[in-house]
Amino acid sequence: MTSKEQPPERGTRRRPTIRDIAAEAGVSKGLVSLILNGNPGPSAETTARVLAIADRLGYRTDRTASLLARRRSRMLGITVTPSNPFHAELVEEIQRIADQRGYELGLGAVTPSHDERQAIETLLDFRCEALFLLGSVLPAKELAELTAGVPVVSIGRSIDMPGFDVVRTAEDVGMALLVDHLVELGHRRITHVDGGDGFVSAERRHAYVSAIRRHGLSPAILPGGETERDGILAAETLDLSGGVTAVVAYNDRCAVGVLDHFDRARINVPKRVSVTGYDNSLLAQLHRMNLTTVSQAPKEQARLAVAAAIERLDGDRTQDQEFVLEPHLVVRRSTAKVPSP
Amino acid sequence: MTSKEQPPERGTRRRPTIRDIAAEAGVSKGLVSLILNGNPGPSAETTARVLAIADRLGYRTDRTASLLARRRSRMLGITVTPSNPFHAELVEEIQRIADQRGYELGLGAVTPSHDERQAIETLLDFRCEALFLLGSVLPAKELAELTAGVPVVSIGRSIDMPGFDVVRTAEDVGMALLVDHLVELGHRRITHVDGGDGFVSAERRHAYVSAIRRHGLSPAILPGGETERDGILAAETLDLSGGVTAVVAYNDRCAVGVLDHFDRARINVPKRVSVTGYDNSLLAQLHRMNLTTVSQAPKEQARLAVAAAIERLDGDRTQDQEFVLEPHLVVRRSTAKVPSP
DNA sequence: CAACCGAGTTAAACCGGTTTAATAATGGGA
DNA sequence: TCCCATTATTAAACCGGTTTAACTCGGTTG
Repeated sequence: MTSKEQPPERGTRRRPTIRDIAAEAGVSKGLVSLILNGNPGPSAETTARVLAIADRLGYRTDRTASLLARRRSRMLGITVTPSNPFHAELVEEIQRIADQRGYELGLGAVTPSHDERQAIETLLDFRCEALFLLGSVLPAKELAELTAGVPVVSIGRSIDMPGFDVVRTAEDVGMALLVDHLVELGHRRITHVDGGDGFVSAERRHAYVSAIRRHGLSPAILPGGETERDGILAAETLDLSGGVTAVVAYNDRCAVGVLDHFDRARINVPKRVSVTGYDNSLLAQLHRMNLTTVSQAPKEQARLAVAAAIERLDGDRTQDQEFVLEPHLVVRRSTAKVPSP
Repeated sequence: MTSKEQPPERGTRRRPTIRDIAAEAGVSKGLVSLILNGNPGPSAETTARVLAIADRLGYRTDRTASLLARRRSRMLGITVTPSNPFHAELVEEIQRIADQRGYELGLGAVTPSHDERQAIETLLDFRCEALFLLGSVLPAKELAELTAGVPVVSIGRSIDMPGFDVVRTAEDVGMALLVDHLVELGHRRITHVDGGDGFVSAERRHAYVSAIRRHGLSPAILPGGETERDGILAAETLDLSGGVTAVVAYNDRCAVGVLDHFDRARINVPKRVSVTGYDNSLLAQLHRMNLTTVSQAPKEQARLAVAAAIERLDGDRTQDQEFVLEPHLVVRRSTAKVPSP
C-alpha cells in the first residue's frame, strides 16, 4: 500500500510532453505549443485550460526538441579557467549582461587536463550561438575551423580572422605604464616573468621589451606562466645578486607567486625588490598583497563583448570589430624607490 | 572573382548534415549514422568512403538532434561560484574524472546577479543527466521539484531527499579541530565569523557552538558571508578590546577578508589575534596568508561525487548515498599562543 | 442566398539525427 | 538447382517540439 502511493522512482518517471497536455486538454499539440509560447491566436478560455493542465503536470519544455525545431538557442558560451580570478570577474559581468539581454550563458572549463579545444567543443555541442574566448591560446586557423559558422568574441587576445570580434586592452600601453612607473622610481634592472606561450603572454613580453628599450635599458625575461605556481618557480631561478631590483610579472597570479617565493626567502618587497602584477584582480587588492598592477576594465570589456555578440546574432553586422580599451595603472605598495646600493 | 571564391559568410553557411553526407556518398542516412557512431555492420569500404566525405565536409554531429533521438546526453552539470577558489579546485578535479569516464561537464555560474535556481535551470535545459551542486543554498523542497527526475549529488551540504546523494566532510569534526587547536594554544575568547544563511554555514556555526561549549567557553558569532568582502565587513564590527584573541572564519575567503581588515588596522596576526580559515584553498597556502585552516580533500570528494552520479546513470543504484569524509587540520602561521595580557 | 470573413483550431511537414524491422545481395551446402 | 544464412543496406518510425497552410464554422455583407 505504502509503496504503491509513493511517487514513481526519481529519474525513471517520463517527463510530460506537449502531447500529454494536448491529449489531456483534448486539443492538438500545435495549439498547445502556440499557447505555451504566448503566441496570439488561441482563445482565452483554451489558453487558461491548457496552462492549468501544463502546470498540474509539471511540464517543462524540452529544450533539446525546442532548439531543434526553432533555429535559435539563445545560448552563449564562454571558455573559462576556473582558478583565474580575473576570469571570474569577467564571467560574473558577462552573466549579468547576458541575463539582461535575454540570453543564457554556459561555461566551458579550461583546466590542466581539459584544454581549450575540448571546452570549445563542449560549448558548440550545446549549440551556443556565439562564443566568448577568454585568453584564447589556440592557433587562429584552428579556431577558425573549430568554430566555423559561429560568431566568436575573443577577449584579451587579438585575432584577425573573418567572423572574429575582439575586445581587449592595449597591452603595450599597460606594460609601458608599469615599466615607466618603475623607471621613475629609479629602477634600471627590471626583469619580466612572462606568461608562457600564449598570445597574450607574447604581446606583453613584446610590449615589455619595447618599453624597456625605449628607456635605453636591457630586457631580461624569465619563463613563467599564468598561475601562482609558475610565479614561484620562476622566482626561484631569479638571481637578485645580479642587481635586479624589480620584477614585472605576467599577471597578478604570477606576481603573487613571485611574492610568495620572496617571502619564503626573506627578501623584502618592496624594500629590496619591487614586484608588479597585471589585471587588478581581487588578489592584487588585498592588503597583504597590495600589488601595483594594471586595471583592465573588466566591466567595460564584458559589456562590449556581449554587445558585439548580440549585434551579430540579432542585428545584421557581419563586419569584424576590434575594441581596444585603455588600461590604467594602479599603484600600491609592492613597488618603491630603488634601494640605494 | 575574388568575392566569388571566398568561403560563404561565416555564421551564414548551413552546417552539413548527415543527409548531405548520405547524398554525396549515395547511401541512406541511416547507414551514415551507423558508421559515424562506429556500429558494427557497415562494410569497411563504405565506412572509409563515408568517413572521408564527412571529414571533407567538416561534418560535426548536431548534438541537439542526437540528444533528442537517443535518450542520453552524457552530459553532467555543476553549479559553481566562479570567484570561489575552492569551487575551482573541485571543478578541475570533477572535469578530469568526468573526462576519464566519458562524460562532458557543463558549468552553470552562480553570481550575485544570477542565483542557484537560474543556474540549475540552465543546466537542466542543457539536458544534463545528473547535477552536482556546490554548496547549494536552495531549500530541499525547491531543489526536489526543480530537479525532478534527475539524480543530484550535493557536495558539501547534506540533503535528505530521495534521489539526492551527498558528498561532504564532517563539518563538526573540522570546526572542532580548529577550536581545539586554538584552545590548546590558550585562547578562551574565540569569535566565529559565519558564512551567512547557507546550509553549510549553519552547520559550521552549530559545530562551532558545540565545540566551544564542550570546552566550557561561551560562543560569540558575527554575521559574515562567503567572500573576502564579507570578512572585511565583519572584522570591522569586531571589538578586540573585549578580550577576543581568535577568530574562526567561515572559510578561507572570509578569513582573508578578516586578515585584510586587521592588516589595515595594524593589528598583528597572529601575535595579537589568531585567525583560521576553512577549505585549505590556494589562498590559504600562500605564504603571505599562511592560514591555519581545514583541508576538505577536494580530490576525494570529486571522485566520490562523479562515481555516485555515474552509478545512478549507468549502474542501477537507486538507493541514496551519503559519504562523509574526515577533514584534517592544517596548521600554519595565522594562529599562535594567546598573547600574555 | 451566395460569397466572404475572421477567429480558433488542426493536420502535416520539418528540425537532424537514431534505431529497428525489412529487404537485397552474396555465398555455401545439400 | 534450390534454399538457407550471412552480410550490407534501406525505409520508416521516432524523439518532442515549432510553424504554417488549410480548414471549420457562426456571423456578416452585397
